[in-house]
Amino acid sequence: MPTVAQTLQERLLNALAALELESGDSAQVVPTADPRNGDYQTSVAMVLAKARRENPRALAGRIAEKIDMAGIGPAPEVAGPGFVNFRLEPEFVAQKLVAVSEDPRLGVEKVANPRTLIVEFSSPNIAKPMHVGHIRSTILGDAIARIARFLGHQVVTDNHLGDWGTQFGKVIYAWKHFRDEAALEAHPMAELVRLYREADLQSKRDAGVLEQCRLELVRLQKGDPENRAIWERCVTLSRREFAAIYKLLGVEFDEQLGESAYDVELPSMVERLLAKGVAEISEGAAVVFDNEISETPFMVRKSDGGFGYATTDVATLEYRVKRWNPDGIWYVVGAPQQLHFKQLFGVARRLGYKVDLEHIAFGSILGEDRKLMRTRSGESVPLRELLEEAIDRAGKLVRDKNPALPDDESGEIAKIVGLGAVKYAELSQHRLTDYVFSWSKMLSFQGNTAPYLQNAYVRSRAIFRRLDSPFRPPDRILLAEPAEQTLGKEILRFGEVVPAVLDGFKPNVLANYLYELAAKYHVFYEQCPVLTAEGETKASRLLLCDLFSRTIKTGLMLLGIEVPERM
RNA sequence: GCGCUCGUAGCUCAGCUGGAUAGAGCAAGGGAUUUCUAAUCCCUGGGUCACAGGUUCGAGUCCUGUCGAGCGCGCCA
Repeated sequence: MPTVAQTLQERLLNALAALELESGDSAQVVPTADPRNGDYQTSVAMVLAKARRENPRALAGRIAEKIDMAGIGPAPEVAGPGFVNFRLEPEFVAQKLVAVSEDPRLGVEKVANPRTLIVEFSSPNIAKPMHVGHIRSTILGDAIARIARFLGHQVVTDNHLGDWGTQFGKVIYAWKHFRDEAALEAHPMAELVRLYREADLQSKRDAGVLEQCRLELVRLQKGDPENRAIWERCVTLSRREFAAIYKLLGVEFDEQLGESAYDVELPSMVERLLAKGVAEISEGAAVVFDNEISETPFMVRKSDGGFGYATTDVATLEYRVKRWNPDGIWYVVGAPQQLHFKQLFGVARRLGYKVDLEHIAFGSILGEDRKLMRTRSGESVPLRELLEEAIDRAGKLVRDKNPALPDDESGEIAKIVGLGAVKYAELSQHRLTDYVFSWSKMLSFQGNTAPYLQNAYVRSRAIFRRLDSPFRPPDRILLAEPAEQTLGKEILRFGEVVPAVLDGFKPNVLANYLYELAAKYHVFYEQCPVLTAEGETKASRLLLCDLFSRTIKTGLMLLGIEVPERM
């Protein structure tokens, strides 16, 4: 089913062809910013007039005259410096809504050419706590993967676990010297974290400890059985902890291949890079130079013979290409690593890989003091505690506002609202801006927040619970009130917005749309009573409510956010 | 020093790849409710889009420079 913008563009292109005007890709039809200028507009006349040295308004007039608006709306108007403005007649909107209502995809078409895409995100480090720093990657990556999949792409999500890094030198050293087996049984993650911190602290004070940590790492990477056994136990314990968090968040992965999965490939891969002349030896290390990117080398083998994550990332890329032959590999990793990814992609190009590589970068989470978010004691905030606090705070709100709800239901709602608030706070913001974490803002029922959107959904569902007989979508509807028409047109935009999210990887485009949609529903809700209406008016309003609830539920689902039926 | 990402209302942020008089929420003030969940809606005030040039019919958006912030720059990830 074509979107409204596509339908209008088709009519526009026909008109341009009839006038023998070459428009290239300038014949874009977009929604207007201001309803006074109609519903959709195109600036194609101004673009063409420039190239042809014609008067833009006159050309716009000739184009507008040629556009066949039969069944859509009145003749387009020429306005301002040469815009062509389109208005949709209520009957067209009504017919389109009935059609969308019969479509389980709500007017979102699948892409014509599905691609195979690897999306790497979350990527926490084993034996280190998952903290707020990981939440953006997890939530953003999950949303992008969901949307890509919904659009028909073949998506493989991969949690690239940091299970082979230098932190293991410290963990193993501490394991051997300060392990408390009882604590490990009772609170495995807390004990692992304590061990890491202990070794980290001591190695900062004592260079000898640091050296011993390094040696433990070398032993592990050379296959020492004792260290290997310790490592395996750490991995098992950490993965169990991560799995609990992912389950709470509703995030699933197709693969969870850690860095260690590529370890055996590293030595030969570096030799190959050297043989091809991509890498060279410098100061005893194997490095790749690309001065067009940076003077900083990309180090694929340290002078002590060890390998860092740069090497692993090249090997991972090769593995993915071999195994899935993907069209794209998307890395959802923080903005500070931009140089690393530029260099990695540069190496991939020099190795001849044609796959579309994208670093989907994002900014940091700040505390209300505008500095990196920390606990009172200056450490990063453990993710689990943060999520539990979100659920806790949401629970208090729900019980406060709706004390009549049974306990188990209000607990379930608290989870949906609390987690939704955290996720939505991330996703409603442009991914590159550092954002300020604020409980009161994300849990507010006013403004661009998850609870506001969830409440709009709940209000729409409440109507159906009060219906005497089951709702049957009508074959035709009538949109008489301005609030009905405004809401209807906004619902129709869903099919335009969802695909646009992948254009620049901006889930906030979808989030902002859903906010506008909810706001328009609220206006409709205030102005147009449903249950007390009669006949065709009632049927039309019920259809709007039904479509609204399905659209906002689907939209939030694409962001990884659930909706409650009551709250 | 070099590089990356930014700088929009008092605060937190949008701004749909260059379009019309730059928009929301919070905060401030005023109004609407015997409710389909007021957990909402409506109205009012609030701006040199950091600054200076340039590109063009048109710049918050693109290019150059300046100032300011955050981050990154060989053996951490």
